Formats: sequence, structure tokens, C-alpha cells
Amino acid sequence: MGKAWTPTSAADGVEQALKILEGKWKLVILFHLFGGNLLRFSELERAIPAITQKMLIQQLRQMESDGVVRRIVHHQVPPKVEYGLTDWGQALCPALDALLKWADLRQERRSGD
Amino acid sequence: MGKAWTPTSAADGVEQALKILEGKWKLVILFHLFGGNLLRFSELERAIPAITQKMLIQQLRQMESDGVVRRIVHHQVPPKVEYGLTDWGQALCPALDALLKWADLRQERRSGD
DNA sequence: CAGGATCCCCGGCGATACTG
DNA sequence: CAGTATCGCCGGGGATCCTG
Repeated sequence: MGKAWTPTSAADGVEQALKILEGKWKLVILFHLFGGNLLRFSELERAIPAITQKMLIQQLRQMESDGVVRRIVHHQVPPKVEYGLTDWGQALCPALDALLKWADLRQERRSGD
Repeated sequence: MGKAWTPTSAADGVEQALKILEGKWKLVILFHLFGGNLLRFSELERAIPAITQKMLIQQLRQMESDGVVRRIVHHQVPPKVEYGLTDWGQALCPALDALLKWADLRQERRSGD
């Protein structure tokens, strides 16, 4: 809180955190889990048609081990697994929200131009 | 503003915007340009030692053509070029800031664990 | 339904050398 | 100083088939 802002010191810590979000799909997935949404594997698949099963499970697993995503297993005869954000993942919401607003600005920009 | 929030419709626009930030270096570079900083090519090189000239110029060019970064050329005998954010790039600041705060949470998390 | 295992491609990225 | 040009790796990512 009382830290002096220098681009280099900040970027140092940030670069580590950014690696967690690196990859083509991480942020896209997070946006779908945004707002406390619990989604099943198949729901995520349908929500992101362009992703393959392999990439979906791979990215989910990575984010899980990074502590961003949590996996909720319901032991049922037809297996049911839901994915959601951890508390720390929820802490990303302000950032995701700001990104969302920024994306909207782009839309206006393009239609207004 | 009056738009109904649905993950899918939002993610649709977001995915486009995310492409602009995709890549290993984009966000790192943006963090250095954060706050209206004007940095020279060589300054960016030193600020991000791990990046190569090729990647630096490539990412800068892409962001420039995406309207996020602006390039200021000073016609001098020793060439001098500065890079900064465009207005639209500045609009990313809240998002970058939120990301920064999130990165800090991670630090605390790790030291507290 | 939710994932694992495999094979393979392509392009992001790195290293090095050169130029205005 | 601020880039270009070229070559090549290697791993992220895609497609497809298989299993508990």
C-alpha cells in the first residue's frame, strides 16, 4: 500500500502474475466464469465453440493449480463437474470488468469512426 | 450502458479486444507505458531485458496499428523515437491498475502461506 | 459426461547479423 | 539509435480417437 510506484519494480511482480493469464484461452474462460458463474465442462465447451476439449481441460487444470479456478465434482452416475472461480480468482473481477469496459469503448470507436 | 449482461454477448466483443493484448509481451510493454510514460526504444529494451529487438518492435508495431500505442518520431541526427499510449490506450489504465492490485494480492498470498 | 492419449502442424518467438 | 532481414526451434495449440 505504501509502496513507491516504479514501473520496473511493479512490472517485476506483474510479469509473474501475467504468466498465469498467458495463453490464448485463459482470459476467455475467466470471462465466462465471471460473476461467480458455475459452469459445467460441456457448458464451457458450448460457450466457447472455437476451443477444443484438450485446450479447455488443459487451461482449466493450469488455472486450477494456479489457484484461480476451482473444480467442484458431484459424484453422480452421469459425472458432473462444475468450474468456478476461487476467492483469489474473484479478485480478478475488477480487472475483468475494466477490460470489459475497454472492449466496449472499442465497439463505440469502430461504429463512430 | 443499458446493455443486458450475458456472458456470451459480452465474451463475443471481449474476445476481439483480447486479441489485441495477446502475446507474451504486449501487457508487459503496456505496463511500462502505463501512466503516460514516454519511453524511447532503447529505454524499453533496458526496461525489459528479456525481450529481443525483433519482438519489441513487432509488438509495438502491432499495438500501434491497433491504435493502442503511438509512435513519436523526433527528426534528429541521432534518431530518437518515443512510444506512449494513445487516448484509447490510456483507457486501459483502470484495467492495468486492477491487474496490478491483483498481482499484489498474489505476493501477499505467497508470503502469508 | 468428462476427460485422457497421441500425433502433428504451424507460427510465435529467439538469436544473430546487418543497415540508414 | 532505431530499426530490418533471415533462419530455425520448439512448444502451444488443433484434430482425432479412446476410456471410466
